[in-house]
Amino acid sequence: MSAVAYSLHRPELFGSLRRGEIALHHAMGSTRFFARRATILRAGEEQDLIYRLRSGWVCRSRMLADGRRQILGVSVPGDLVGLTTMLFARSLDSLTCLTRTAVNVVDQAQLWELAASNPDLALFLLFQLANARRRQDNWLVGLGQCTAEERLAAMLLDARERLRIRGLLGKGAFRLPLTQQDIGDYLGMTPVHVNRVLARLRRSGTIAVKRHVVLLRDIEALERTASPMADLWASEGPWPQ
Amino acid sequence: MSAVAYSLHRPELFGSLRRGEIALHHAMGSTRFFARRATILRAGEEQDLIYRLRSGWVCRSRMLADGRRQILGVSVPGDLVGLTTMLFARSLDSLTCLTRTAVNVVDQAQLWELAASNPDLALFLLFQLANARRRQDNWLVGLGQCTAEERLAAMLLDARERLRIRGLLGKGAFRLPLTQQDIGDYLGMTPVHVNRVLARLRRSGTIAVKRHVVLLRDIEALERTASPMADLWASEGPWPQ
DNA sequence: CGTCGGCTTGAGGGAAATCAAACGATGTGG
DNA sequence: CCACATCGTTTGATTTCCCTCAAGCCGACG
Repeated sequence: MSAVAYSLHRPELFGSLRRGEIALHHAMGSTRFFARRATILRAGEEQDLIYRLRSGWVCRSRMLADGRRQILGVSVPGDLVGLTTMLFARSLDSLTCLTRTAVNVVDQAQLWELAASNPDLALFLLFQLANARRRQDNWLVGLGQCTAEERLAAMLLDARERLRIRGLLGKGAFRLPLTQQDIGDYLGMTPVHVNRVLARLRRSGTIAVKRHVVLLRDIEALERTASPMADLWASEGPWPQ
Repeated sequence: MSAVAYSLHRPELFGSLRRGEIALHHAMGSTRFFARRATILRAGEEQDLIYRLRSGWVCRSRMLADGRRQILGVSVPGDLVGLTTMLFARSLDSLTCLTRTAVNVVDQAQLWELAASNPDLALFLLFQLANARRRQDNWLVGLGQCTAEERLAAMLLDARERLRIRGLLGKGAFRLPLTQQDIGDYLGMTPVHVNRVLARLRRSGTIAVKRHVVLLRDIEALERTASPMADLWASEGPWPQ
């Protein structure tokens, strides 16, 4: 798995990417805190800030006039959030905190300036966007072609893998701070149906869930179920771990 | 509508973007031709080329092991294709021609070189990626939350708008070179159901379709139907027209 | 102790899938 | 020029996955 993901990338860019990541790390400014369910950025609002998630989970979502909501992405600590505000002054999406959250902030104008003089940083930003796009492709496949069960299995494996990459995966269970409503809005199904699929997985002994803490008991079975979306949870970093 | 899309962007970048686009235009090299249904790039293959579509339509798709296929995007003349091969040596998607096609080619290494010394070009590439991402967000909303009818209406309006921006929209009808199978793979439904929804729209006098030529008779009605995905077909260019 | 947010479970309905067959164009070769 | 195969569309009958509506439950918290 890791080997496949590895060979996806252009090894000649590794060094540059790593330097770019470090440069960004140094550019990050003051820290801000948000409560659970707080909105970092409302859809349609102007915004000049780019965030880096230090702790907590955030989701990017879009609300329809009739109340339907689609969660477009979920971010875990270490992720860059709101990068597109460098190019679009207004966002069409909202950023909402799924948990209490701490973020580092940097102004987009300042980031432009840095990136202009630091090709490594520019490359890193480009890479972030390309990576986000690849992730979205995978979700498009899921939403367009996969059953509720396949999507749910894929989401669980994806969450696990992303936490693992960030070194946030304890041994065994991990915390997944999404309500079943959130999961539904993420995977394009009703919360009721999320519950039923979860119940099925629980009864079959594949997973155990309790108070937002998830234990994947039978990862093989999950991978078999989610196999149509296998690209999703393949390692996403440019470098092997 | 145009006003909304306009205010989305950062006006201070317009000049730079336009210069970047021109630079890219000049960088494009030789022309290649492909037949209908030809594969420009197979999933998993290594690739060092970036394409600019001169004429014809191309789609980017992903095939699942069991035969299901999701079309991730459709490109019309003028669009840049395969940009992510700059960052990922291998593509997970295939590029297939929906019609006879002519493309301009440029090597990714060469493009890197140019972009390194030309910030306008680099910005333009970044912008392309960000824009693609925004488009995908819209489709995610569609696939996750919208009914077959809403998605189909949105697709028709989107196709029209994109052709219009490129100056390829005659008055009245336009050619949409997707089979109902393709449309189904794009919108996440079966070709049979595509046919039924099309038939419904035809009977209600909203559209007329014949041999891949589409006439939108009642655009207002379509816009009402597709309103949950309204952001999609809003003008996507960085500059007003 | 009551209330509130989130989870669970049941009954019934509806949108879209599946299966199946016929039809219409287009092209091809005898 | 007609048989014939191919590709795409159209339509019908049936099934299934998921949604809707509704009610009860559980734990947290003031």
